[in-house]
Amino acid sequence: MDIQPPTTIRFPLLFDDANDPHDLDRTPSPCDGKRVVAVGEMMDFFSVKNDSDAKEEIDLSTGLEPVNVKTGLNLLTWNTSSDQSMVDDGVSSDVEEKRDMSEVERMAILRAEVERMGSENQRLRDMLSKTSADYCALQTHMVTFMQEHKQGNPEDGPESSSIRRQCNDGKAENGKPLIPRQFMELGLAIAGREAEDHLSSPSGGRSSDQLGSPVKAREYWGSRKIGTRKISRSSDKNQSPDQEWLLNNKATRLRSPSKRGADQTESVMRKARVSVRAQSAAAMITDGCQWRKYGQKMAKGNPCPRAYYRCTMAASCPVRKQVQRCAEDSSVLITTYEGQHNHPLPPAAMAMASTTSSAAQMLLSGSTSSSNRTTNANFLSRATLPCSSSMATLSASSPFPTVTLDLTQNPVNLQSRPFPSLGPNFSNHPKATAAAAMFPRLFSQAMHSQSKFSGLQMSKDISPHSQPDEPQQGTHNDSTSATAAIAANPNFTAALVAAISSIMGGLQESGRNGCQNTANEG
DNA sequence: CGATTTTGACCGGCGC
DNA sequence: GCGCCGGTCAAAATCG
Repeated sequence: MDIQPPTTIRFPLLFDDANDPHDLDRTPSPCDGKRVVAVGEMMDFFSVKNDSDAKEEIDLSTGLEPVNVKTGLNLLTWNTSSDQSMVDDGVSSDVEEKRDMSEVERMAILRAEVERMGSENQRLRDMLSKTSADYCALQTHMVTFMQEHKQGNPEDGPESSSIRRQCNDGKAENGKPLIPRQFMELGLAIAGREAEDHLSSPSGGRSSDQLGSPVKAREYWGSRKIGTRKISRSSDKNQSPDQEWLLNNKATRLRSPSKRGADQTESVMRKARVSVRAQSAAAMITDGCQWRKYGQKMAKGNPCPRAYYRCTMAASCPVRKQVQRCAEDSSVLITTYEGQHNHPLPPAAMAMASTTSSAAQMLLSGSTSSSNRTTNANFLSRATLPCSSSMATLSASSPFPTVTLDLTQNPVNLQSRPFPSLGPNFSNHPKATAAAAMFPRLFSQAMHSQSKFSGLQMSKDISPHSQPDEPQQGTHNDSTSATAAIAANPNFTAALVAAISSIMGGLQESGRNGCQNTANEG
């Protein structure tokens, strides 16, 4: 039996190098001369996957199917050579006898190893039970908290009741232990809804099909140059569809603070920001989207300029981002995203987009309930993520609710490494458990950024629409992008859960149809 | 020559 | 009302 050398899923890490046209440093600034060498490297996260896994891999879109998930233990290979010796053709020699003896010894060693793994398996299974219980407790607490503040928000109904129902049982309806996925779905679901609304609204007159291509986006932005400002500022009449989104954005900004209600959700959603702090020499993290720079300003208190970009993948896409180096440490790049994409995203962009979407929704989940901004602020101010206060925080003090992911506390380890099994520190940390339950994406980011989680298979479905010939964002790598991508991808979290479940072996037989993971819907 | 970036001007919000 | 500041625009400059 030939054992295929494991193939790997490689994550392109893209650093825009000094020649990048987006490079902020082209503008003379006090940051000049502080560039460090950009690191480019393909991260080899999942080296335990082989080709056959294409058929066996966990179907993260339809549920946790812990069938034949590779554990990295290479269990199928240890008896191969002995099998061969047992069916030997009979032509024996001293050398072969010695080899047989050594193989018997190896068998004994491996058996001992299997026994050890079995006990470890049992230990991990117990941990999973405890983790599930903790998760349910936390989620119930969260739902209760949200209900107290929402008071009849229709969004809250079925989802939360389902959560409660599942948690009350300690299991999903099909008997499986509850898998933390509701929060993953939430952001995507809302984001999708908003995208639909946008596309179906008059302001979303251009469909993504019409504007999905970069070429058309460029045409759009080119055409927008004609008189946009005058129209937007002189009169709201005779707006072209192209300009309407801009006006909507302005209207959102100009909306009276007293005007709250049904549209507050959308307003907050649009204003919610996700800020990513990362050590990077690159001028801009490559997140898979296409951006066009539309401005640059010196911000108060920071010698480095702040650059403004807007998404150009669709004409009416309201997403913008600001890129600025940290005032205290110019090696830290701060990228702030705002808005929701209203167009199909390339696989490379899905991760960051879903992160921003989820983060925005996370903010929303604490802000839609009450029309009282004070309540929202209280919620946000208390919402420091359990995983690490320095790594991911919510802020209500800034003009817009902002989630900050700080990757600078534990710099991303760029070393490619083989994938053993789950890292030793995984799952036995109460805070980590709680964090994973509450905020799967952030948790997975924490896992990665702390380099404590080093292995499990990721489904190739991480990029469900990926195309083999799609350029992997050039030759420069970007740890920030990859980290964000991993952190953001619901499949990663689901794969994490699936792998644990699979390794523990406790989920296969208890019904597979119920607790379906829909994390990568949409 | 079209696409993209640069950069000074402009606008609105906000605090005083 | 004034000035500061963040954000945006759009003509000019630059790039490929």
